[in-house]
Amino acid sequence: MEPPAGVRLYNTLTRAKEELHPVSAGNVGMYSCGPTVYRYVHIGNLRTFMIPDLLCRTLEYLGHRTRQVMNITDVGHLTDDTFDRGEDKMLVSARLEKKSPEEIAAFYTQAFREDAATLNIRPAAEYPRASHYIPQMIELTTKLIEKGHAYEVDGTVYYDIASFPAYGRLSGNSTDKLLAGVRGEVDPRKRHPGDFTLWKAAGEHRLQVWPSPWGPGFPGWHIECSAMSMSLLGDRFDVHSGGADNIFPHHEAEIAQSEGVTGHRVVSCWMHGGLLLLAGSRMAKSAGNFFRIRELEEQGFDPLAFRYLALQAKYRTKLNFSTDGLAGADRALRNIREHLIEWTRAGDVAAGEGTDDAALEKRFRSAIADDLDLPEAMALVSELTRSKVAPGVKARLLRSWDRVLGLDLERPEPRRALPPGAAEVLAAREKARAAKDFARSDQLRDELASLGIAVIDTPEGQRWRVQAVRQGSK
RNA sequence: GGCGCCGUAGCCAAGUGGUAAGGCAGAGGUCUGCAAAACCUCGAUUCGUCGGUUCGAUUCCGACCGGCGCCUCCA
Repeated sequence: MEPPAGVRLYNTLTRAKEELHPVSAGNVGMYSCGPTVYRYVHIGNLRTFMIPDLLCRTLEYLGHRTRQVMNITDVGHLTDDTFDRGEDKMLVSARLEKKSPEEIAAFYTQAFREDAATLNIRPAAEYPRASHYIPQMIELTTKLIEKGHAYEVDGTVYYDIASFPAYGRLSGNSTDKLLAGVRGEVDPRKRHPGDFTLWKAAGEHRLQVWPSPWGPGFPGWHIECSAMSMSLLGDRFDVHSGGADNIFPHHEAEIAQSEGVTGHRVVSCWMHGGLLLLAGSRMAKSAGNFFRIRELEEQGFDPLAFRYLALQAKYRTKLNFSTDGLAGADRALRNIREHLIEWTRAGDVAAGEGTDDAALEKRFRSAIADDLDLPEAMALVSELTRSKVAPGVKARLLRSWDRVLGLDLERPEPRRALPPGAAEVLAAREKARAAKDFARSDQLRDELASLGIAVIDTPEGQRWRVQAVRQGSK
């Protein structure tokens, strides 16, 4: 094996692409902000979760080993949220019946893992849960107080951002201008309006409360990631990823916490994914303008079409989602699948013509190594398709690339059941065609179309496929 | 108000100081009994607007217009 190839990644902290130099050579440790498991994840969340997946796949393809940790936030959000549309009725009632936060978290964690798997996002090596790291969070908070980065008032501990000069570097904010005008009421106990909570004294209606040196309470919103990332990956690790909305305040706070305790740089590279937009606005749980991957599946889309769609855009830019766009990706994906089947069937791996494949492979590798340039990689897939490379070689190359793309191109197409009566119509049409009764044959084809069955005539006879039932147009 | 991102063909979306990837849609053709699928060919003299730098800018700088995001839980 050749040594691992260099990978360049865009670092939000420096706003530049940097060569990745793992703390432990050839072995990349990465931490990713995962879901808050009190609701379902939507496709915007999933797009962000694709980043560590694609990074792991890329690194492994290029000869590195990886260790991916993704946190599950199961603390702090279960007070009195309003219900989502489309939420499982059982869950609504479960909550109304005061089911435990643990039960809620377990349910949505499972749903998240299933949704991720549907998009062929490989599981992380570990999924630490915030609720299991309370002692570590208390420990970090204690150290921050000792080091003069935090102070306690009435059982609540605040981070003193004035004590950490680099605060604001990640997001470009400066502490003096921060929050100048927008905030409503400022907690009068804070020394600076931008100080954030490390530990919060428990209020009246809290479901989750833990004892602490400062009295009963629960951890602040940012400390969990400092605790879990350093507990599992050490106080120096390579990559931390999340959505662009996490840059401030979440990751800014995390840097202040982790570096405040250790006194040195903890994360080498901060990667942030662009948000998914729906009709020009951010897809968000709170706004209610989101799709679950299950919903798209129910509308008849191949869930991996969303993956295809996401791969066509740079992970860092916002992406305008529409079901029309998804339909295009769905079609393109199906097309590639059929190509692969044909090439495999053709099967000749004859060397002669396939001289371009080495060059294509090289370009593919350099594309993915360049800050995960999947749009370029996808363009190469098209170039490969149109190239003169021998079919067998095309098939081999595409299968190899799919280890990175994760489109599961060899997945057998799910056979949809024929609607009632359709089999008889198909049989009748076959007879009509045998008798060269084309008028009858065409009429039956129309009839099948109205049942949602597309019929294609081939030299080997008619082939049929149950069409996806799409909502809306067509 | 502060900070950050963006404005490229009908839609989605790459990209570069030297003259615009890719996908979907669309048009023509091959194939087909007819279709469909597939395959082949075609599309921005132009990259929000106006200036500036430059031999040359879509790419650099400035202004302006427009959109989005963060500053409150949020991928």
